[in-house]
Amino acid sequence: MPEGPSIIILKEAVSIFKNKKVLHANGNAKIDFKKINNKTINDFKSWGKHTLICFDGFFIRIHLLMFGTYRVNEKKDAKPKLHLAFKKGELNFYTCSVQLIEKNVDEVYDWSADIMNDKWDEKKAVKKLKEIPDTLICDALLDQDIFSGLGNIMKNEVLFRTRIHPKSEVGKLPLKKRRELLKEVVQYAFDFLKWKKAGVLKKHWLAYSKKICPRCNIPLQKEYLGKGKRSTFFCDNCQELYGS
DNA sequence: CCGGTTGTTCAGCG
DNA sequence: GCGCTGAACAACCG
Repeated sequence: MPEGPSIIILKEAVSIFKNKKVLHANGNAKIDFKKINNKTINDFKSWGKHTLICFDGFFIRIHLLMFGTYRVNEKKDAKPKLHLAFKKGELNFYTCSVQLIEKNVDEVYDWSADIMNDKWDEKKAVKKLKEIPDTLICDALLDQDIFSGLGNIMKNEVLFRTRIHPKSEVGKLPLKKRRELLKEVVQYAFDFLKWKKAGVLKKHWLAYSKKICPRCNIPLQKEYLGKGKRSTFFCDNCQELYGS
């Protein structure tokens, strides 16, 4: 379900409840639901993979993690983590992390780190990358403080498209290549969004979950790389290794 | 039916 | 107290 683009789709789907009052809130989440009852939703925002339901003086943070789902004006069989009832309609979130944070979102989030936000700042990302020259690029891309919203699918696709080997070291990328990668991160995020909306995301995958390199027709490698040992698909022939 | 996973947090250890 | 590692959690797909 959830890389940044999927959360943009979520945000758009739930926006029908913007400026609507929550008549009743409940669920399995360990939060004080009374704080939400009879409060009006000012806005829905997102920061990377975080969905933010904004009220006066506080907000709800929802993270779908790996298996989270949601329903608008529908229920699933399972009891929701968070259920919001409105005068007309309802919103349900399942198998997700739910937190109530008594701050304004602007106090908490650096919007310039979100690859899909209007405030995304490539220069700040470059600065952060310069601080971690020894990190593998496959790990750096998944760092949510640098590339908020970027997930494992996007990691694989962006590296394949820019022909950068996942085991390359951040500090060894030539400037031109680093710039190309940063552009592709944003480009691919919006391609992902467009394709996901059209229901054609998977057929655009070039490397992720693939067995054969679409460029050279030789078998792709699959290894569990990086700190999180995340599945990584790459072509030893056409993705260049920078560094050792 | 089993294996795999679009993610994160936290306990435990050195 | 730090950083690192692996476990734990979860539901659905093929």
